[in-house]
This record gives sequence, structure tokens and C-alpha cells, in this order.
Amino acid sequence: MGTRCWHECHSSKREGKGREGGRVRVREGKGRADHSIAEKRECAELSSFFQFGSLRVKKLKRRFRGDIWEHARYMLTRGNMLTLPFEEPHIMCEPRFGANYPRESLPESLEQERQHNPDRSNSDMREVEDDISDRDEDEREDDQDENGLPKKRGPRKKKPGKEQVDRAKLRRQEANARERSRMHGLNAALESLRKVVPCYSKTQKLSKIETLRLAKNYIWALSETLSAGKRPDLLAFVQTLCKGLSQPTTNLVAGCLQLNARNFLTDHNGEVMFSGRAPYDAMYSYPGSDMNTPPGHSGSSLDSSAKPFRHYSYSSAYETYYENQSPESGSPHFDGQLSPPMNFNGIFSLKHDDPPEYGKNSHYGMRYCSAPGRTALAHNSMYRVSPEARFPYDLHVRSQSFQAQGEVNGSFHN
DNA sequence: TAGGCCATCTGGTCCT
DNA sequence: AGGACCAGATGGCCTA
Repeated sequence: MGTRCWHECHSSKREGKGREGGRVRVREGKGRADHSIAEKRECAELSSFFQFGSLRVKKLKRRFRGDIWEHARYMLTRGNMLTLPFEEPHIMCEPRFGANYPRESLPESLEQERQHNPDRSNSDMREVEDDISDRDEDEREDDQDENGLPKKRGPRKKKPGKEQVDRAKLRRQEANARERSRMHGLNAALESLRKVVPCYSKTQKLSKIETLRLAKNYIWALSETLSAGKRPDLLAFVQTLCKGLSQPTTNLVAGCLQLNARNFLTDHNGEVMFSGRAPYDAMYSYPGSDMNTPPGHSGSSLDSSAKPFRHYSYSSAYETYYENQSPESGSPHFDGQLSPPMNFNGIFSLKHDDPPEYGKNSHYGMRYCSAPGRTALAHNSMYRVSPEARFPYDLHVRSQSFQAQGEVNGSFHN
């Protein structure tokens, strides 16, 4: 994945691969005879360069085990002068970077630095010379902070050893794997949720956020229906489902329910509006005498002639119809304070022990426990399938198989 | 090409 | 100390 590329890129930055590459050292591999000649020459060069006496140069050279030029570079670039191309292996890897590093091969920046700030060079070298600690080269590099400025002295923080670094890397990798696994589990749970909300489609998956919204709406609608004990109207149910969903998801839901998606427009507030003729007028009757008019269509509340494309406002209708608050209707704190009434008293329950085949056969829908006495309820389901409309969310007894179920599943799970 | 969605990495925080 | 959880960052993929 691209993440890996990103990771590699950034990890190499974090791990300082470029810089590490610049620290490759090619030590002098010459014979003893050559070495003495080269040493004299080098001492002369160093003496001239740093304006040191030859004795001092020898001392420094002994201390730095022949890498005097590199350390000279290092010391000159201490402070905020880390401008030399340590990252350029082609420079650092060349054999000349050993004791025989010719004076004229010094990078320009180094030479310029020496010319512009000779005192600095000398003082830095003296500082190193006087520092009799046995810090290794890596520790010496740690004298710089992230800006390259010298760090203040103090109790030295013990640098983690290689084992500790490796262990930290390993732990990070393990944590990443755990996090991956955790997210996979989360996604699996989300996938199972997708299968039990309306509009499950393998080809057109709902996004995570839409799945959660739809599930919440679905729970709300079912719970409200059960608590009301009345047969709700299709439109209110669908509009509850689509509450807060994006227009594409609303279309999908409407499509799954074989309704005209254009009738369920989502306005800029996430409000689901019905903008068409009420198709259920002829198909559905309403439970009570006061419910003979679809929610929102009681002439007094809305003037349908004045607002031909907003015959039905979800929120007001929902509240009127259910005498309850709809999800998120005017309250941004719905999730916490206005959780839908749950009916877990055996009538409606979430099934956690569904056998796999059950999920295949009924991905959605209210699921009834096959508790005694529930059959009648199911038979008197509040949701009834109109033969014409093939209203797809018929309640069904868990153990029963309805003919409509196949159609229903086909509608929701195309 | 911009925007949405997603997977992954990562560091911080909290908890056991 | 180590694991779970979380949120931010980032890049890839896809689509309108």
C-alpha cells in the first residue's frame, strides 16, 4: 500500500538513514611505510589548516584514530553550521577521506568556515582536545540538538543501546500489528452491521459513517414503532431511516425500498423531505382515526398547495405521529440524551447468536425471538406487505419463513 | 483534479 | 511495563 511507501520514506527520515549513510567511514588501509609519509604530510596540512603546532596535531590525530579530517569537519560544523553534505555518500565514502584527505579536497563550506571563523575552529578543536572523556563518535554527535546548536551540559541522558532501540522498534511493529488487527475487527463488526441494516449490498457498500447513521436510524425507527404499538406508515419509516444520510445513501435506501429516491431529498441540514405525491395514500391506512392522514399532511400544519415540493417535513411529522422526538431533531445531543427506547423485553432483540445461515436468509428486519406468544404478534405485524408495493420490511417470526422474505432480502440485499 | 473514503502508522493517554 | 484505545497525519484509490 501507499502507506508502506510513506512509512519507508518517513522511517528512513526518522531513522536518519541519509545521515547515517553520511557517516560511513573508509579508514586508511595503507601500509606502514606509506603511512609514515602520509602522516607527515597530513600533520603538515593540519598544522597549517588549524594553525596548530605539529605536536598538537599529532595528539589530535592520535585521539581521532586517523579520522582527523572528518572530525575537523565535525567540529567546524558544530553549532548551527551543519551544512556539510554528510548525507552525500559519494563524498564520505571516498578513500581520500582518511588520513590522506588532501587539503584541496575539503569542501568549500568547510574552507570558508575556517576562513570566516578561524577562532571557532581553534576553540572547537581545543575543546575537543581538552575533553578527555571516552565518548564514542555517536555520543559526540549527540552534543547537538535538533537545530545543531550545542546542548547544555548536564546529567547526560543515557543513550539507549542498540538492543533497546531494536526492542523499541519491535514493540512499535507489534503495536502496529495489534492496531491493524483491532481495526480489522472493527471493520468486521461494521461489515456485520452493514448486513443487518437495510440496503445491504456487496457491490455498493455503505461507507462506515453512513452505516452507523443508518443503523442508528433503523434502531430508532423500529423501537419507536414497537413502543407506539401502531402500524407506522412507510414514508415515515423511510424518512426516519434516511435521516441525516447523504443523498447518495438516501437514494440507495429508497432504491432498496423501491421508492422513488427523488421523493426523498435531503436538504442542506440533513433533513429528509418528501417532495412527491404521497404514494401510500392509497396503499396504506393509518392505525387510528387521527392517523388517517399521513404525518405532515394534515392540512393545517402544512399548506401543500403553497409548498408543492415539501408536502412532508420529516421532523414535525415524526414528532406528531409518534409524539416523541425524532433522532437529531433539533438536538445535537441525541445520541447521549435521547437514545431511542429499546424494546429488549423479548419482543425485539438483537440477535448475537445467529447461525451463519440465518444471516444469509434474513440480513435485515426486525427479528423476533421465537418466544411463545410472539407468533400472533408477528402475524399481526404492524408492517404489512402490500402486494403492490412489496413493502420489504415485514416483521417475521424468527423460526418462520415467509414468502415475502426472499423478495425482501432481494430488495435490501441486491 | 478535487474531494471522499480508507488503511496504516504513530504518539499520547488510560488502564490493568 | 504493556496493551487497548484514540486521534492526527499521510498517501493511495476512486469517482464525479
